[in-house]
Formats: sequence, structure tokens, C-alpha cells
Amino acid sequence: MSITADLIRGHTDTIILASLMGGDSYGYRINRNLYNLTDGRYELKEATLYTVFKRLEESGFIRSYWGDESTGARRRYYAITPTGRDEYQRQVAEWREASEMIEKLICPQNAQVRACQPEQL
Amino acid sequence: MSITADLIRGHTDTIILASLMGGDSYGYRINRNLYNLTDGRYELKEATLYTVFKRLEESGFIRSYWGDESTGARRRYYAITPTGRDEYQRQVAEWREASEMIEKLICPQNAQVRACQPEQL
DNA sequence: ACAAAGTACCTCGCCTGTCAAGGTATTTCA
DNA sequence: TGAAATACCTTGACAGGCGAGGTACTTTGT
Repeated sequence: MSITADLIRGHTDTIILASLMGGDSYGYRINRNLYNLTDGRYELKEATLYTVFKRLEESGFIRSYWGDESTGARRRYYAITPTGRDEYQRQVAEWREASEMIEKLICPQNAQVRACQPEQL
Repeated sequence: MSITADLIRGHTDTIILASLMGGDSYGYRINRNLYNLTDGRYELKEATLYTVFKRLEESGFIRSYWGDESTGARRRYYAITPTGRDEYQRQVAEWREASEMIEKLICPQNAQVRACQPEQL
């Protein structure tokens, strides 16, 4: 993983909720999917992954059930709840606001060296 | 402060370095400036602020000196070092990469509800 | 036939960044 | 005179992330 973990911190919940917006899934697949989507630049550590699931379930944003695989390892599936969908929308909005703000703060108008948006130089 | 702190976490160092790219400044003013730039939506807690200064100075990215105010409270000024400028560029690039990634992950193509970029609906 | 690697789950305890709460000292202004 | 603003700092706690370790089954390669 090349992306520093702290930059993602606080977004893991949103990322998992987003993953479940497309339909039920299970931990291992969700994480592999993140890995693929980011070309291997990012994946959650398993310890983190299951902490997130637990936290989201306790908050009522997701619920879980055991799959009925007749073969292969057992899988615990997760589904997003209606409350979870609301929360997802909320968190996305929050991310938009926060990212605009960070953008503004790390590319201040008064910075003498313009490192930001280099294509606009 | 309306922005959840965890969303900013990991960016504070970059924000402080960015503040110093425009010239030397001191803690209280930097923080007030952040407050103003964000219309009061964000400011660092003082405890955090001074932790960041300490961390950055120990890393050699900034250096500090006491101002020679003849009046008013004493001020400790901070200056960004050449290494600090490099680090700033590095962190901005990292932010770009991370934010694009988060964007992609929380607005997945397979999400059934398109909450993202509503103006493009 | 057997080992290694892959799939899939989980827990414990540590680390790090943030911050609430507390403190100091000076100046300004009503 | 005393509150508010300016300006600095420290201690201890909390929460999220994760390293390290574990279980159990299946697939693949030799």
C-alpha cells in the first residue's frame, strides 16, 4: 500500500458503506475489490476491516448474516440498512466539504510557490 | 468547527507547512488565519497546533525563533526550511493522489444511488 | 499424496494524532 | 478593576488503524 494510512483515516466507514451501496458483499471480497479499484495502491488491513464492520453494525448502518455456501470457507455477508444509506449520503457530503476545504488550505493564495494544480501554471 | 476532525486528520502537517510557504508566522496567527480562510468552519485546537509545530521542528521541516516584540505578548515565529519546502511538495502530491482515490472509492461505479457529483445527474 | 498458497473469518494489544482541560503572562478597553 | 483578547505551553485520555497472531477450509502445483 503506497498511500499513507493517516490520509485515509476517517474515510474507511464511508468507503465500506459505499461498497455496500451496490449490493451485499463480504469482507474479503470488499477488500480485494478496493485493492483492484485502486490498482493495488490501497487496501484495508484485516484488523481494520473487521473493526469497521463491527462499528457500522453497532451503529445500525449495516447488518450481517452468514452465507449458505455449500463449499468453500463460510462468508459473513453485510447489507446496508436504510439508515446506513442516509449516513452514506451524509458522509459523502461531508467529504465534499472537507476536501474542498483542505484544497483551499494547502494551496493558499499567498503561497509563494504554487505547487497546486500545476497544469494551471 | 463544523468539519469532523477525523476527516482532516493527517493533513494538519501539510496545512501548517502551507501556511508557512507564504512567509514566517506564529501559532496564534496561523490558527486565526485558518479560521478566517474557512469562514469559521475549521481551526486547530491549540494542543494540536503546538504538537504539530514540535513534530515539524523535530523533523527539520520548520525552525523557530522568538520575535522581538517590544509590546504585546511574546511570539514564537516559525519558518519553513528548504527540506520543509520539499516535504510540502511531497505532501501536496500525496494529497492529490489520496483524494482522487477516495473520490473513486466512495463514488463507485456500481453504487446504485449516485450521490456524487449531483450536478452531473 | 502432500505442501503451499489462497479464501475467509476473527481478536488482542500497541501506536499515533487529536484534543479537553488545565496552566502562564501580557495588553487593551470599557 | 476586571473581562476579553493575545500568545504561549503541558498533561493525560481517547479513538482509529494495524501488526501479529490465530482458526478452518479449499485449491493448486509437484
